[in-house]
Amino acid sequence: MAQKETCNCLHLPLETVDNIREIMPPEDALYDLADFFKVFADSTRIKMLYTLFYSEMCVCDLALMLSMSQSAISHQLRTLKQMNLVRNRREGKTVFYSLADDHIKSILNQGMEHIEE
Amino acid sequence: MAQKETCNCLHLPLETVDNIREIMPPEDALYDLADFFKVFADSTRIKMLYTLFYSEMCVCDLALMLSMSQSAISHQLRTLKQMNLVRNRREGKTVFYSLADDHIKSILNQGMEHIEE
DNA sequence: CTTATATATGTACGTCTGCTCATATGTTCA
DNA sequence: TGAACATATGAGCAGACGTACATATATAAG
Repeated sequence: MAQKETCNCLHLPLETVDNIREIMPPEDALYDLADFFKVFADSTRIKMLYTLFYSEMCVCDLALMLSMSQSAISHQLRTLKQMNLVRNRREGKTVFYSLADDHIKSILNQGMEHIEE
Repeated sequence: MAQKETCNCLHLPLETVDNIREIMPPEDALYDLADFFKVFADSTRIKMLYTLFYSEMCVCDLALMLSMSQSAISHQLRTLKQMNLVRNRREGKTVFYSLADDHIKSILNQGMEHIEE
């Protein structure tokens, strides 16, 4: 698609190109990785995760906590669930959501470290 | 905006609400954090970062390496630079880009760990 | 100064995203 | 069964995003 539009400088030795192609994860993994980080790329979802650090919580409590509509929260919880970041359990009419994973906190913390520089 | 639309269940004791509000980072930080993760939320940029793990590289080499147009790569490098993920140095006509930080590798690795489950 | 090369940037456009609004589903209680 | 409540979901829209295309800037060489 682009080869002809690019320059000719090629400072890379050809073996380097091969080396990098070996290090590079497969295409599928790269897409999945991007999708994974997409979940953290929205402040509403980040707030939801921080809130769930404290304890499990039902949909309406999250909505009240973040001053957002029940529908918006529910849609976002769906996203978080599809990425396996939250679990849920039903108790009568109420559905409680909780964090599915401990990676989450450390990933957010590492992000914070980078921000605070 | 939403209070009236939400339910009345409030399983949260009010002191819990206060506790969470204390734990929650300030609004600005949450936005910055989301913006930070947005950088990782695109497979092109992830490929660029993986490539730069190997060594510094000029714009056209990155374009060739990833089979993308010089313009697209240049725009993305701008994004990466604004988020302080890459540095650059000029050498004649050529501009070399390199990773600005070691957090980056560990953040991508942690993301990968979560994916591979 | 002119030309060639490497990079940067402005504009435009199709696509994706997050929210709202309306409505459906699921559960409890009378 | 029907009303009330909690949650889920579909459609639609405004704004953000990634890329292509055209063009500007910067450096080197002649």
